[in-house]
Amino acid sequence: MRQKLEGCRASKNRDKVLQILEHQNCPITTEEIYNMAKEEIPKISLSTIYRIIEKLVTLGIVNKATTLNDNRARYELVRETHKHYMICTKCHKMIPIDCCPLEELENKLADETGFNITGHKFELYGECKDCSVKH
Amino acid sequence: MRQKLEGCRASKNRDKVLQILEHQNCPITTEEIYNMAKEEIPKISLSTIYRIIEKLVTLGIVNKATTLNDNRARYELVRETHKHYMICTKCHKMIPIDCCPLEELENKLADETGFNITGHKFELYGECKDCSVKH
DNA sequence: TTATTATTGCAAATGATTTGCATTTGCATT
DNA sequence: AATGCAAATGCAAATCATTTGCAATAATAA
Repeated sequence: MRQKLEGCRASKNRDKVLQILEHQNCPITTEEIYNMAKEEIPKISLSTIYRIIEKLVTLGIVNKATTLNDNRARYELVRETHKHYMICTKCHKMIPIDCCPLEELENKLADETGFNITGHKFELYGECKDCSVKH
Repeated sequence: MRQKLEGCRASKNRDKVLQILEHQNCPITTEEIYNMAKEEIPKISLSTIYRIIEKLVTLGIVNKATTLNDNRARYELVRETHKHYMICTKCHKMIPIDCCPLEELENKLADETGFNITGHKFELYGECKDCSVKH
């Protein structure tokens, strides 16, 4: 991650965003990042968050996870082992699951179609335990 | 599909939207639907498309596929056998693939986690043949 | 120290989607 | 066929996430 930042200047804001992302186990919105960052850097601006995130995505450090049906993007650090999630359609909670049955399939499909596969998305939707209980 | 529409009134606009969707093999945007519909119903309004789509999604007739990173939703008819797609990150072309390795996995995960799974998303990203050729 | 340019904050712009409201229209009941 | 009611519609305006212009600030190289 560090090495990818070469060419960039030091930035307290960017460090803070990275630190926040490191502590998440699920993707979060720019607004969530903004609110957390503001606690320590009160004058930080939302557009700065967007710009930092954009750069981190470009550098391959952060992953954009546009999936919930609430029209807002969510972001997470790219890690060695990527994760998939179960997403509650009621409360939008994202619950990491630790399997990815797709590696071998990717190769098979790439061979068959000539499509140069660089990534994939796999998500499950439904109701989490909490929301099922609540009726 | 028909049966799900009971309680709704007849609507030329809705019929047209359904007819358009029936002829697609990939999800399309509201704007695309709008442009196609306008050819035969010139005074139809974009917000009507949105409202029709919203209703069809609520009725379970249409599926919202928010996935491309271009910040616009895409819609497709819910069919007996759902599809998955390979999506070109360059030209945004969506190429249907005909396998879905997830059914058994869904059951396994549902058992293990108590999550009531109602759906899933599986998409592959990369470069399609055309875009690979173009350099 | 100075020049260069990335980074930032703020306000305004953008663009997809949603909503308010008055009008039209489908359909059930006279 | 006439009437009433609510769904469906068109249009314009509002909303909301995201992007952008611009001037000010700050990191780094010379």
